Amino acid sequence: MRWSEAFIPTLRDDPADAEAISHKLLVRGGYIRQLMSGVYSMLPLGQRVRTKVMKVIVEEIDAIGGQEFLLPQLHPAAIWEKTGRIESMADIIMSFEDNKGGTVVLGPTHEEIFATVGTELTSYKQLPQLWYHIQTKFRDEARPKSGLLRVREFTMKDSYTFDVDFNGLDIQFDRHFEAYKRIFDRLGMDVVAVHASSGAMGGTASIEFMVRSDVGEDEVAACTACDYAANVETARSTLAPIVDPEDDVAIERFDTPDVRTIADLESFEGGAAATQQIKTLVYVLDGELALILLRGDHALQEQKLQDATGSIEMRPAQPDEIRGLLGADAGSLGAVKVENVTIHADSELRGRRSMTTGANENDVHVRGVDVERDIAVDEWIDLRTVEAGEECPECGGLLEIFPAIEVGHIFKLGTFYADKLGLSVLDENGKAIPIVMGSYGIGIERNMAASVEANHDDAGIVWPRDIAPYDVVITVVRPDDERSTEVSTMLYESLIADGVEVLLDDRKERPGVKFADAELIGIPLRVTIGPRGLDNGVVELVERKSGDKREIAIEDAASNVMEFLGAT
RNA sequence: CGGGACGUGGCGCAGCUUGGUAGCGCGCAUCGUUCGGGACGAUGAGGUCGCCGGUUCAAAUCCGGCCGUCCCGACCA
Repeated sequence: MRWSEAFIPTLRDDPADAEAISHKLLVRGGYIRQLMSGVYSMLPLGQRVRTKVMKVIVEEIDAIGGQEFLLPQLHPAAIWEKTGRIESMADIIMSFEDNKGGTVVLGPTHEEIFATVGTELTSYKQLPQLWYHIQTKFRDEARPKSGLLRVREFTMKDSYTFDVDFNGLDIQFDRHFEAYKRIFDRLGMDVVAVHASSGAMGGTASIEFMVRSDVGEDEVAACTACDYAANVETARSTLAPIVDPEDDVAIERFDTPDVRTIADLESFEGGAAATQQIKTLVYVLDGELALILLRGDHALQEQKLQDATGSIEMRPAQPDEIRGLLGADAGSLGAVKVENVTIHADSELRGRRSMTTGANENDVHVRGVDVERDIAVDEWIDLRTVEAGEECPECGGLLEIFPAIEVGHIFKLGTFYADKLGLSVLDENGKAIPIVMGSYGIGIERNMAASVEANHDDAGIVWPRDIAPYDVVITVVRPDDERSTEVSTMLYESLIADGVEVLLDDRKERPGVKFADAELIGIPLRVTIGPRGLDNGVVELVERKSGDKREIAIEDAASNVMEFLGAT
């Protein structure tokens, strides 16, 4: 492509509405333009990168036996009703009424639809299967942000596996795990695989692939000593045991005027350290009030609560609901002797005694609480959010917590969809068995952006070879110089003949503008051709990533470019 | 959904407090001089000031409503 004929609208200034680096650079580099909140147009450069990201993914998924499909974006609402996800995903599902009055869902993902095709599977002999497609998804995110990182319309590669049993699923899951690692490596990103919550996917296990980044929306807890890593939504840690006094103390009420918080009670005369307090929260789980108990200094991890209870709708209770249930306001709540409501307690409270908590009467607390003796706990579960600096549950090392971008997510779905949509095959004995499914997603545009977040410098983007929009840019310093034009045209045509994707910067611009643009858009290799070098019979090769420059004899230019592209 | 900010040529912004019919930088066009790191000079094109309504002799500016965009939070496979 000749730059003089290309549409590459680069910008000198950062766009006013961009915050994330990838957002700024992709807009400034002429890759994307916003149409509305969370919806972007791919310009030619952007589309070239997008295509290459998809190519990398297709290669790696095909390599583990994937078969490419293309399923529709328009779905009948009825299918989504069958799995109940029209409810559980209601806040992000986009839908409309067609001319016949039927509700049409714009697909936010494709488990239901692949499963529907999968109903044609009838025999165990047909399994396993690995199906995938690359298709547009629509999700009405409450708050799109950071350019391509969080949008409402995007492309996703999603694959689905079908197996006769969980053993088969494990194999396909592991293959995806390895394929995904290869994909992210080729996209130029260091990923950490973390255990995650399966959320609304209805699955049994899932792994997220995370790239450390300040603009990431997820938080990862990772051990600095071993390879334990988990989304904070599921992360565990080991705490130093607390030894409570052995003697049996009785419960004792005491007045605590104006004490409303854990901190208040800590500093209150006759109060208690946060570690000696019980924090009592009231939640509404699928319409039912429930008490949540944690140690005073611990924070509730809502995702853990949701996962452990299997509830779909979850929210903190309103003040009037709390008063109706316990007869006091938040700040004076406790679970001692409370009945007729489910009590979920964090495991760290188990066996604790001499604890202090609210008395369910404003301005009154009780001390001397023996958790197991005095509270009718229904369920002991892990509910707390881990903190940086705590001990790794695997090796005892230190945990750190950092923000990260979720670039991929793989799920063991199990038989959820088989049960809901009737997927089964006959086994060797002629007996119907449910098909065990897995699903595996990678967001294309998010990965483009995440790659930029991971691969840039002050001058602009530094694309990894596999997804750069062009392999090499030939910068013609003086397009009005006859020799320069001659040599650059020759090299341009020779490289094209060899299958190299080359951008020839033949614009009538000053050299500084051309250099700056080449660096902004991030082409891995630049060949600079100008009278100064040609006088000495050389052209200059500049590697974008390192900035390393080499002078090469004119006649060796093409072979050196080929070598660079083949080698590094 | 709660809180905050913003909306003025293609891009980035000023003007609004103290109403008088729009300006700067970049970019763009033409010409000339330049030319290995974002040149200079000259001339020029380009704007329903987000939309609707109100106040006023007069509204980018004041008032009301709406829409849109961004940021923080909530939410989020």
